[in-house]
Amino acid sequence: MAYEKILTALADTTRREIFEDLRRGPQSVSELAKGRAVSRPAVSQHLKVLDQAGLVSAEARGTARIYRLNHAGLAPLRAYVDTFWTGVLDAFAAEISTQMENSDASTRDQDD
Amino acid sequence: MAYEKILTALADTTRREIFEDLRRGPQSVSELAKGRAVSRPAVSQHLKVLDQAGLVSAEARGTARIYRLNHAGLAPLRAYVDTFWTGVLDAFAAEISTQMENSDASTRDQDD
DNA sequence: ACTTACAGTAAGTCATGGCTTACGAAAAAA
DNA sequence: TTTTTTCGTAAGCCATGACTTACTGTAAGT
Repeated sequence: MAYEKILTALADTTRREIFEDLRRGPQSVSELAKGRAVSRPAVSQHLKVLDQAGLVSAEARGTARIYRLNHAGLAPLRAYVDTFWTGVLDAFAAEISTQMENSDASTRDQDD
Repeated sequence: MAYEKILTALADTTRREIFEDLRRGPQSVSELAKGRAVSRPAVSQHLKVLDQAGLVSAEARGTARIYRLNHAGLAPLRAYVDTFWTGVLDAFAAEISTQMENSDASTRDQDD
């Protein structure tokens, strides 16, 4: 399952911050490591995980590697969440049905 | 941020399996630990994490505790993913614009 | 050719967290 | 009241993984 790698990739705070930093546009590894508390190799390792999860992609420019966000990489996670999300609608519909039944049999008190 | 706890909660495989098992309806801790490879206390600890992330809720019935899925607990994660997801639409719109400009200046060949 | 800049990998350290067994609490059953 | 069932928590163990400091490679500048 692809969403598994995405979840573990985004679970780490540092890695998620790097991922979010890429929203400001494509950046090199050094640029991403600039203001951060961790070292540049650590950023490289995080980018590797993000890449293998399909969340970012890299492009070589000279000796530098420009990383960019891959928005579509979130699709599996979104799909996974949605499989549960439909449950919200089902539960809501069931709740409505229950309330309608209760109001229908309005002679009895609720025994909740 | 609420989505952070949700991500770490769902990142673990065992915990995610328990979460998914609850789709079949509310179950007690013992029932959830039944066919699983880990011990019952381990399941309890996982349920605690899921509860603090807002993904499940518990209800006492006798000495047993019945856990149920809280679908709405996924809302923060869904919202978080959507903040990136709009980027997909933006990128798609930008791509369309680029293609329209290219077809507008149809005298030139594409240099991609 | 030599140096500089940039990045990935290797090796090792250390904290986090998932697991176990043991124990304590609370409600139902006897 | 004593026993049984069910569960949460404490304490400790151990694997995973996040981080560091090397180092290796590669492309560009001089």
